Amino acid sequence: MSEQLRFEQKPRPIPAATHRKVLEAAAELLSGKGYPSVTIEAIAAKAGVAKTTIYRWWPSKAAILLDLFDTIGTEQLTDPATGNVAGDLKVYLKALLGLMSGTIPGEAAAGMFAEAQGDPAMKDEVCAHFSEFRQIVLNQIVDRALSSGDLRRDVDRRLIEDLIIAPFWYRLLIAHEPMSAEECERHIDVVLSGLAP
Amino acid sequence: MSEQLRFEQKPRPIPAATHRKVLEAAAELLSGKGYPSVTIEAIAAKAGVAKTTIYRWWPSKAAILLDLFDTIGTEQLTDPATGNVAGDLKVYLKALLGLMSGTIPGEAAAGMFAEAQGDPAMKDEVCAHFSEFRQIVLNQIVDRALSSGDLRRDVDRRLIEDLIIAPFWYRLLIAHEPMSAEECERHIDVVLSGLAP
Amino acid sequence: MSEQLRFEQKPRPIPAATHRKVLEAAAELLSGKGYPSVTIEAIAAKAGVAKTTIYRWWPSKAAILLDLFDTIGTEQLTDPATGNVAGDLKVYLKALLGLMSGTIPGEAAAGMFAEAQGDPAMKDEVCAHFSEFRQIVLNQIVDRALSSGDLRRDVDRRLIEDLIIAPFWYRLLIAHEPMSAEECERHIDVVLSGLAP
Amino acid sequence: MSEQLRFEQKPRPIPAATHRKVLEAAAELLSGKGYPSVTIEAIAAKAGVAKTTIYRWWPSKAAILLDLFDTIGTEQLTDPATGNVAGDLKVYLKALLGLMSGTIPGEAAAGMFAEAQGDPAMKDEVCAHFSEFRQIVLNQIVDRALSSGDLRRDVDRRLIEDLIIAPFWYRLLIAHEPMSAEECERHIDVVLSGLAP
DNA sequence: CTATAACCGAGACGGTACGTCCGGTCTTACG
DNA sequence: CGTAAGACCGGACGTACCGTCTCGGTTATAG
Repeated sequence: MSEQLRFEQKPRPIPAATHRKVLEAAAELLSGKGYPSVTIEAIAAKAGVAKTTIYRWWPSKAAILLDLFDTIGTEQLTDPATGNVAGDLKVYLKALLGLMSGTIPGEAAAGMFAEAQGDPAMKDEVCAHFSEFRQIVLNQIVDRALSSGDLRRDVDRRLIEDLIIAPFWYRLLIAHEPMSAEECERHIDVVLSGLAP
Repeated sequence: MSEQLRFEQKPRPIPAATHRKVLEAAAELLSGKGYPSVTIEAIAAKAGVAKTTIYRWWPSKAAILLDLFDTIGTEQLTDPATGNVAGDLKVYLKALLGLMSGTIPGEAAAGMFAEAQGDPAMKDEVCAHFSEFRQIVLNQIVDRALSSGDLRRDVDRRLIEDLIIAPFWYRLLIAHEPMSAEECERHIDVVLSGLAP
Repeated sequence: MSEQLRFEQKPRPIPAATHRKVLEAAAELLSGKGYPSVTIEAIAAKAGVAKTTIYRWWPSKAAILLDLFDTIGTEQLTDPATGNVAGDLKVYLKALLGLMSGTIPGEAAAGMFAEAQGDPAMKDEVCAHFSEFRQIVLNQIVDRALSSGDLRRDVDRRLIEDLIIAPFWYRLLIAHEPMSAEECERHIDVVLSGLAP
Repeated sequence: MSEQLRFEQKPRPIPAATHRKVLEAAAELLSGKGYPSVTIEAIAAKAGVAKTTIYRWWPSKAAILLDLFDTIGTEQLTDPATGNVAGDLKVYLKALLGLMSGTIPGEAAAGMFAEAQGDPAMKDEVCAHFSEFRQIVLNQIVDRALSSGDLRRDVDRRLIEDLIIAPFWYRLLIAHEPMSAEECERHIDVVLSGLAP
């Protein structure tokens, strides 16, 4: 009875061809006619794949976008590790900006976000991914800064990270006036000047 | 008697009864079965109003929520004017928190936000309303702080306001882990400590 | 000058201007975009008249068409009275053909007819008008033919008239392949050859 | 008669269950609350079928009625082939009368007819079906009569058939005073007396 | 020479049905 | 078998007209 559990640890090997076709179709639709045109039906049609197949591997439309998002995002965000907190954060933020400025991930992010409303399960999953996005690299940078003494240690870590990253997402997703590269830099400068020990 | 010059076309106001019935229905649905249950059909049914009537006065579902949002919001957010920047901001932020914690405006905000994606016109309108929300009171507080010398004047005003307000919305709408009242206070403290002259 | 409006026993004198504007609008719509575009709303808009006004004077859309139909029709169908049955009938039928070939009355007739289905009251009214159309002149011709001995008297009068007129309407309204003028003539010839004493 | 070419023809046949449910629902509505109550929505509801399903298989409401009409009609109108023209025609006409006197096909015919106005495509289709109705059996009878010498050969075939069938439809659909069985017989007698060689 | 009533335009209203779109499930047939 | 193709139910969409119903504003008699 327990031997089954061993094999269920990795229950989902999405066939590579299907995976690729679906994500490509979603990407094309996103960059083509924008988020509202991204429907499961359209994706299935464009990918030359049956709706059934999509539902088999992805629980919802947002899951596809999430997948797409990850695929694109993870390979472009790395820890600069320049040895300088301000520099690291600026590089990181501008990389994120560059990433999100492209139609595909920008649309995908906004769409995912919208989709997540009203569906608690989806909400959690989306949040987790977003957090990961924020954390993987940001955490490392903040970690270094804290241990090297470049950041105040009397401030909650979460609060620090929010101060750094929140304005970015706020401007991008809520105010719909994304920060410019210059604003990113100034933003980091101001935040760090306030968080210096 | 001179002819009436009808060059000025002032659009008719929404009849009070209709306006009230529709917003009430929307509010009930929001607080009842949540955002996904808020459809124009459901609103029309619950309000005892024809769908056509709704479409006559509101261009979209989001417009209704926007309307609801304004109606509820504007009467609850006032300038504390305690004479103390930190105090003012804390009161303001906690008032906003209190307002957004209620199911109705919270759901409405998230829903509006989601709805705004993909429709540029709606996006602009939603942004404008959100900005107003942020600005009307926040601006006054920041104004006073700047003129009284409680805030650095070498930092872009927009950046200041974003630092104050972005984490709030980010936590509420994107991270879906709204700030607590304590976090609001600490947040203001940290931001102000960094923005003090 | 005062006795002009003395007789108010008939409560409905449709104001001439309104009457004209409405019928003209209906006619324009009929000949323009065809029967389906003839809606009360469209008529009202085109006539520059309030819907209320139309409903005040006409009980239904079909009533308007009926009115239009009468206005056009009655002035164009007269008894030829050439002294020859066949000639009379041919002239009559071809006059009717000419009348119905114009887009306006043709569309109106078909529309009226369609409209009459399902509404018994309307059905009766439409039938009455159609019958009148058929009878006023046709009756006179058949009367003369019967009394002059040009038609068999052992056949039911209704049957005779149906044989003459039914194929015309059938071809026009049901088969939608209206008789040509030549077919009208041949038709009369054949019918009369069978109905000669 | 018409053979289904399953190997060459792409369009799938309507699934039998769907077909049956929809036609039955339409028939019930027709015989129940009359033609005006026959809406696509009502049919869908009564049949327990989605509107989309109906639109998938039938282009319009009239198409459904046409279908219903055919289904009912074709199985009840057969060539009597008594060897006698007059007899054949009388049987045929009275069968048609019987068929059309039932609420369902009567209402359906009138409704279809009304519906066909204004939509040229539908008009053609309706006409084709009506013609078929008229022709399949009527043609055979007239054929026999012509070859056996029971009918004049100097008269256009179309004219002959119109003389036979037009009064029937005219009385039924236009005058709304359907022929009685006796009138059918007398009508045939008169027509044949005029068309005898 | 008003007043009063009929009539008008404008158009909002509750409704019904339309035809379309998409979501998510279930079925069929092929490879 | 898995998978493509796609039919299916359901629900919401936004639109078109329906026929009813206030609204003011204008004539145009009737007092």
